[in-house]
Amino acid sequence: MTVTASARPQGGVRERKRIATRNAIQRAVLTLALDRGFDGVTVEEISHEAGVSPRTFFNYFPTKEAAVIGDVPEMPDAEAIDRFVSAGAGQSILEGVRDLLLSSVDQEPNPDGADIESLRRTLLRAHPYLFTLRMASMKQLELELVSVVERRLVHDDSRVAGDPERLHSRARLVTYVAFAGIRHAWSCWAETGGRGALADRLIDSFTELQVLARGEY
Amino acid sequence: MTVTASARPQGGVRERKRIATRNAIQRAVLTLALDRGFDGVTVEEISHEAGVSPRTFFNYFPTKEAAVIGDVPEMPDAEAIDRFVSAGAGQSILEGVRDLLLSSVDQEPNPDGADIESLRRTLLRAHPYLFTLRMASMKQLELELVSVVERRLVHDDSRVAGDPERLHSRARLVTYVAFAGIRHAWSCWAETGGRGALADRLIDSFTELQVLARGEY
DNA sequence: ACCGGACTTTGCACCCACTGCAATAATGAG
DNA sequence: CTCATTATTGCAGTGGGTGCAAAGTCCGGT
Repeated sequence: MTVTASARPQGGVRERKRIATRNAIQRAVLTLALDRGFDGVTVEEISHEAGVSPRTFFNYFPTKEAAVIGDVPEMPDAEAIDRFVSAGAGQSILEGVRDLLLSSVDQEPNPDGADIESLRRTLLRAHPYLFTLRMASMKQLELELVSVVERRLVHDDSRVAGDPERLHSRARLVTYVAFAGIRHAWSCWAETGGRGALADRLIDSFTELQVLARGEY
Repeated sequence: MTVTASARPQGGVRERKRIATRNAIQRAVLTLALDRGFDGVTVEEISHEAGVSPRTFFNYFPTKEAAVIGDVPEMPDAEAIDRFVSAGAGQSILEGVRDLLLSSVDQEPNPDGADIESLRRTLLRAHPYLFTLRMASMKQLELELVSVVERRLVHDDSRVAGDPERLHSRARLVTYVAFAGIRHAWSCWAETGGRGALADRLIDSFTELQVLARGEY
């Protein structure tokens, strides 16, 4: 392997190499896709550019798409979830979801990965299809969020538990609207070239959501 | 070809055969995917089941996915769009979008296709991934809707045209929320086994959206 | 410094999705 | 019935993706 890992990441050689390779592959696929288009690039070219064999590419990413999509936010820890569930009806539920998602978005430090984030932002902005793919790959998070929102709704007003179908329906609607907020935040963030943090955009989008909800436009 | 077309559809033999084949392929892919899973079925099997060659399969659908996803709603005609754009600020914008989308959803008659619709509903309900794929394939409609919503916002209050970036941001948010409504409507519709029309679910979901917006839960 | 077990990389053979092309068959208009 | 149009198919080829086993790398213990 010809990967010059700046030795920042802690851990053994293995760990460091693994991260470096992962970054190299993402850098390669994003760079190549940016000037030839996603379909104009083969895994063979990507692997070559990243300095690994095609077979190794698939040890790191299950599909070519996965490499451009990158890591997707995960559900925050149980503590943050409990805080959300038991915040009480005083807090608007969308506000609660927003704060919950903020902890999801903040993770993923990845030193040496700033350029990757930027490349990805540019690419996904230019190709709506890839952007929707990324959103689609958050389906897991979405499903988990639905059940957390259900818990919250029951906590706020235990009567709703009496009608599970309606409860589920509401939880899903809240979740879908929240995801509309995420999509919006990401779009804005990409459009302004990554000015400020994604977290700030998320706050803006949810605020705007409240404005829309109040029917002010 | 061994397709027994009940001769309902008008038009020449060609047209009828084409529709029959298209239906046969969809029926085949949906049926097979329902008991072996989407990945457990090959195009060869699907084509055989539908009574066509594998090559012909790809004359009807660009990908295996496209066959399960089926036709996706399109933007309604210019007349309906104009009605939406110039409805005036008296009508809430989400209500307007809802009505606009109702005309999109109502099309697609496809006689002989009732069973296909039902199979598809069952399959997509069981496989969230396929459902998100279907939503993702509506990206085109979504993009068009954004620009229509922009026109509406300008029509309602021409001052917003002075800040194009903000205008675009708002239009996108409205559109994303509307799509949250569509997703919700579709989920509910699939979950109740297709009871009632999808259009009715859409109305329900948008009503619920207003309730959520008013912060009533 | 060396050894042996654990993990990684790679090549190879293979399956399947998908495409362009050219031959053949079905349709429809006059 | 004829011929232009359009649909179907086979074939050969590209590229994504996987299982397996061989070879290479890392790391902890001695």
